[in-house]
Amino acid sequence: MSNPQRRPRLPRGALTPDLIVSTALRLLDEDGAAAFSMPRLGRALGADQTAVYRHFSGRDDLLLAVADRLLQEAFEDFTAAPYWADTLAELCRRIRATYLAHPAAAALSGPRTTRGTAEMRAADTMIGALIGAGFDGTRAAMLYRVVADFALLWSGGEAAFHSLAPETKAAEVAGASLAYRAADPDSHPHIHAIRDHLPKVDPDELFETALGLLLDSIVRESGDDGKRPWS
Amino acid sequence: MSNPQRRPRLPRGALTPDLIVSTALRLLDEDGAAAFSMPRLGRALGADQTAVYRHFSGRDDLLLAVADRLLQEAFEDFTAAPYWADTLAELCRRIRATYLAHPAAAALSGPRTTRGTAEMRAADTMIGALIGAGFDGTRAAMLYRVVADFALLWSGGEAAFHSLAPETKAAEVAGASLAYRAADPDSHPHIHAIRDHLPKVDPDELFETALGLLLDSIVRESGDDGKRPWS
DNA sequence: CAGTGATGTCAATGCCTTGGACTATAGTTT
DNA sequence: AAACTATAGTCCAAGGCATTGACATCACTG
Repeated sequence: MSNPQRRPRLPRGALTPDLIVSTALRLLDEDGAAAFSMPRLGRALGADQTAVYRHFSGRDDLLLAVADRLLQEAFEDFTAAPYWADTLAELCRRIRATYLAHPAAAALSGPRTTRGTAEMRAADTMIGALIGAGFDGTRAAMLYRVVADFALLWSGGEAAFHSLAPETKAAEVAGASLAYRAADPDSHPHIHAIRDHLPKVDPDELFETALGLLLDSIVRESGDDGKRPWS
Repeated sequence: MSNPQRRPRLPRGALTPDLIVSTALRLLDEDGAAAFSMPRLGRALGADQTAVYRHFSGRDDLLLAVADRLLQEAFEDFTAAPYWADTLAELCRRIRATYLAHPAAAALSGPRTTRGTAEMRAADTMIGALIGAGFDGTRAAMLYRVVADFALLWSGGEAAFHSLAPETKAAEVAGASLAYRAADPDSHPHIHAIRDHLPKVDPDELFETALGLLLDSIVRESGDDGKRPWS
């Protein structure tokens, strides 16, 4: 009577950390951050709700592994560009592209980094670019952190925004547009003056602009006057 | 018999949105983001666990109000600096200072903004600075978003990091330092070369450096050659 | 072929968010 | 002043989540 067809036990070794991370990433991509939970993940794997705990010590541990997977994906097949500043820019763009492709996962990983092999390789490439540009150790360390943190935080923030519930996100966008348009010319003259331009700012251009401003200053400081190839 | 001294009912009007937000902020500051919950907030107010729902439609709604409070605090008593670029810089620093003073609250508000009066006033000031510097509407809108988003996302990221559990945070810092120090000179020569400088990057300097690089590019683009006062 | 350790399953705990029903009361109306 | 009403605080309950500890099964080992 009881057992209304219970699922057959999964064979030993059916669950691997790799499979679990992949499934978690798929779940996050498909259903969003809010819908993600350990029980769901277990069920999606065709396993018990608590099976994942045999491979990860907890939710946090798992999400860290997901974050690592994202960085792997971001830096896969990366090769340095001829000019050092382009290398920096490309690495930043890759981080952003990956985070925007997996917004829920990126939002949940937050400001955590893993020092996995992918990240270390990217860091080495960035630092190499900066040292090749002539910066000394102290300054290279600082500028590496500036560029890397910029890319991670900016992309992470965008991802977090995109992983809001669709209604919330829509309300946010519409609300902003409305608030600008309704700005009182007396108390907020400058917002009023550019009220039509504000909602038209494109996220891609915005990122490129910020990145460009940052890198321009760095290029200038390096003493390079143009796009001299970097060997 | 039953009722082991139940709390007397709170007088009508004892709970106001303002008091609730203040208490939430205090709770977040004292106990951290992980310990925050609606029941706890209710109890901290000396009320029922669910009392807050009479004033906010849900947890999210409440956190949005907290975010608004943070921005109010950030921009309180702000007055523009003589030079336009200093105005931009100061506003960014204020956002960061406030977020770092309330990391848990900042981390939970995430990438949400509220278009409250404080935020609108700050936006107007920033945009005014940019227009005063000679940028046209399109460019002023873009640069406003660059600077504002930079400050919010960077500060938010730092805040999120600081609101991690203390052990997690410590492990993160120690792990990074260790990973750099252990970097293999063959596969990661550049990390190895500056391994002693990397852990020494100071967060305050890091922010100031990033902000400076960004603003330098903007000042340069404006055509200003120096700190000409802005009227 | 018994032992053992790893891996999947089950049951249970305590917390959370949220919704609905209930109740006391301040302010309004008569 | 008495009745009314909407609001604000309370109670209760449903359903979900993270995590833990006990149990079962299975591959390998000596």
